[in-house]
This record gives sequence, structure tokens and C-alpha cells, in this order.
Amino acid sequence: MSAYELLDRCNESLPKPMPAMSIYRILDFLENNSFVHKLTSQNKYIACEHIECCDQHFFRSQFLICSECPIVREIKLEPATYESMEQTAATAGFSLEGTQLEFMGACASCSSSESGP
Amino acid sequence: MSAYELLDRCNESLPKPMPAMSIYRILDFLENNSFVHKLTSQNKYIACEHIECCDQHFFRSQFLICSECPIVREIKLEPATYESMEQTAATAGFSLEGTQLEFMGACASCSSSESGP
DNA sequence: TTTGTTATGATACATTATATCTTTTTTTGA
DNA sequence: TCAAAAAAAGATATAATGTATCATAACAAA
Repeated sequence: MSAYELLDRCNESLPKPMPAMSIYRILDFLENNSFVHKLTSQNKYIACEHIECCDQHFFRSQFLICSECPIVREIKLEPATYESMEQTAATAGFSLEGTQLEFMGACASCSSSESGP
Repeated sequence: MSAYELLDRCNESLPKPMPAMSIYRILDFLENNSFVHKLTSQNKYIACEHIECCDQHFFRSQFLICSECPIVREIKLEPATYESMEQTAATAGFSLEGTQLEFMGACASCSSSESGP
């Protein structure tokens, strides 16, 4: 959901309205600690899908974003795939620090219902 | 540059100010035809780096974005790399339609001057 | 020419994000 | 312990980015 959707959601259950700034500060913290990721192509934020599986995010993610429904999957990127992209970057003289890998497409249920009966 | 930076640039050499809407319409057209790409993590637009090398964009790009200077490189993604990501997506039931692959890091000249003498 | 369609102009507005200043809380170290 | 400093949170305003909408103009087809 977007920062302001989140804000509205919070305000439903809060006695006083929360300022937008707070949401952004909280999101900053959560992002820096990999509890939340930002989908930059959507300006939306999602909870880390691997938040329970390990203490820290030692891997890179690729995000699969369904164009027809709100589903987003966060998939661990294959190390070999990452390395190949890193290698390509190195060839251009770039040293990689971070990635933002977003894929648009149709999720399992949307792509089946689309071509369905 | 951002849409509004572009707007300002246009307005410097135009008799009448151009409305923002026009910039976005023009950018839409250019994007749809792969003359321009949007860097969603920056909300900025760049001219396609391969605009002269072929009639159409039959490849995917990865963007290398320098964190310290305005340099952005658009690199053709290795087909094998793309296929491996596509395969990972397929395993999760996703059919891929588009990608947005952005890499943050330091360009050749910034990474050398950083650790320099 | 008239009619329908598509593109542009213009304005307002919605959405997303940050700057900044104040107040509160926490830390710290004499 | 408690005052000073530092960090976090609250509050407000505003900047930056992007879209909706309606009127007008250009263009194409009948």
C-alpha cells in the first residue's frame, strides 16, 4: 500500500490523526532494516516476505508485481543471476551497491483466468 | 532529468510557458516507443542509450545509476540472465511482461576518486 | 462542409514526499 | 542526581510529482 493509504489505515484506529511525516520516518526505519521494501515503480510499500525466515536479508530480492490484482511476490534472487548482472556492471566500470528489480506481469491466478473458459 | 526539470528547460527557450501536462504526454509517447526510459527509483527520465543502434528495442535493459554523480548507463541485459529471472518468476506462477532493473552504485570515475590518493 | 475523432491547451487538483521548527524524550556525563 | 546535549516525535507548511477534466483546435472521413 502507499504511504498515505497506510496513514489512513493507521488513523482509523488512532485517537488523534498521525502526521504524514511520521509514516515516512517509520517507513524509512523499516526500509533500512529490511522489514519493508519499497516498490519504486508503484510508489508503494510492502512487508518483507522473508521477515520470519532469517535474521537478516543476506540475499537480493526480485519483486513480481501483478498488473491486474494487488499480489506482489518477493523472490530471492539466484546468486548466479545476481553475479552475472554484477559482472555486466563491472565491465562498465560500476561497483554495485544496491538493486531494485521489479517485474511486471500476471500472477498465477490472473494469467489463468485471463485465458480461461 | 525530472519531468519538471525538462519543463523548465523547455520554457527557457519557449515564448509561452508549456503546461506540465504536455511534458507528461510527450514523455508517455517517448516511453511507449522506447525513446526514453523512466528511472522509477529516481522519478527521472533518460534518453535511450541505444536509440541509434537499432530500430527497435528487442532487448531488456539494466540501468546503472551512480549515487554520486548524474551518470546513468543503460546496459543490455544478457539474454541468459533475463531467462533465468523469467524462469524464477515462472516457478512462482508469474508470466513476465516487463522489467524495471535499476542498480545503484558508483560509476568508474566516482569509485576510483573515492578511494584515491 | 459537416461530422466525428484525436490531439493539444489550460486549469485545477490529487498524490507523494520533504523541510523546518517546536516539543518531548532519552542519553550522558559532571 | 540532575542539568546539558542529543535524538526522536509532533506539527505545520510546502515542495515535487503526476493525473483528471474540460474546452478548444487540428485533422480525417463521409
